[in-house]
Amino acid sequence: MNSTFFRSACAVSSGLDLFGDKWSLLIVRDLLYYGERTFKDFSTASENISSARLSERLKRLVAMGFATRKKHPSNKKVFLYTLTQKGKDLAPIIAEFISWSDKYLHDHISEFSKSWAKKLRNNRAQVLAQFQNH
Amino acid sequence: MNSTFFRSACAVSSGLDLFGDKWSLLIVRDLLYYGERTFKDFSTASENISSARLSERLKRLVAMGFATRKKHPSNKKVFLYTLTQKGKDLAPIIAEFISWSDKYLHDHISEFSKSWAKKLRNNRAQVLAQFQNH
DNA sequence: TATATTACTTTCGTTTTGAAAGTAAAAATA
DNA sequence: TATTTTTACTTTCAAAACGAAAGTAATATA
Repeated sequence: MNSTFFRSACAVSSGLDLFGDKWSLLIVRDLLYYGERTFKDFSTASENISSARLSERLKRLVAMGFATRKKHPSNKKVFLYTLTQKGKDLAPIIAEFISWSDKYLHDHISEFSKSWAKKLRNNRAQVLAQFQNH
Repeated sequence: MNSTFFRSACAVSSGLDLFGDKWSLLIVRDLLYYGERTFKDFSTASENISSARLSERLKRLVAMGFATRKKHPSNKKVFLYTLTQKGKDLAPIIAEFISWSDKYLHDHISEFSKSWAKKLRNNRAQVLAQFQNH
């Protein structure tokens, strides 16, 4: 992660350089919603990420310190991914995506998304605390 | 913008489908910081977007209703881009990018970014209101 | 009138991506 | 115990997206 990695010293562009692609924040989303996920869990999410891309993104997120990979306690072929504090701190970004989409894509998004948007509207601090406590 | 455009009904993934690329939020960023920008203004931002990509992204943002393009009052060859309400409502997302980067990329980001992060820490509501009032 | 500027478009080689198939090891099942 | 299934990947490859550079047309400036 040398300085040539970043396009500029801007906080916004640097964040985008790290996790501003179409998949990284969706992996983070699943980890915020569910706490722990396996490769297969991510694979079966409704966006249909290809296994090549998922494998690459998970490696990247772990390498960058957003997530950790550990062995499943009883099943030797399964790995459990969780967020580090650095990853959990992306929660407010995810939260604002949810709120924006609830306002502008209300006819398109799922009831599941809407229920999170509603919780955020009623008590943002509590939802963010819940994301932290996984 | 039919339903096949979106990967799923998730609020997060749908937001990413609309503006989750490396450039769209940087254009929004400049419009939030400065209110009005020309093609050249965007071109000379420190991230060095290519004119092909900039042209494409501006068209897209206007087509999707995030920004508007209007004639310069006195100079016929210049166009002024501004945010619509839909675009201004991306401000909280930008704000959270700034706050996250201030926490995790503090040694990398500019003083300009840090000053915005500080303002957000001290009075988030006021900064967001300022973004709205351009 | 000549030069420079602005807002693009076009071209093209490189990088990134998605879809599909393949693999190896462990787990579940017969 | 043998066979099948599952999990977590890797590999391949064609298509899409991208960046860099050059080109264009209209307007502004010297």
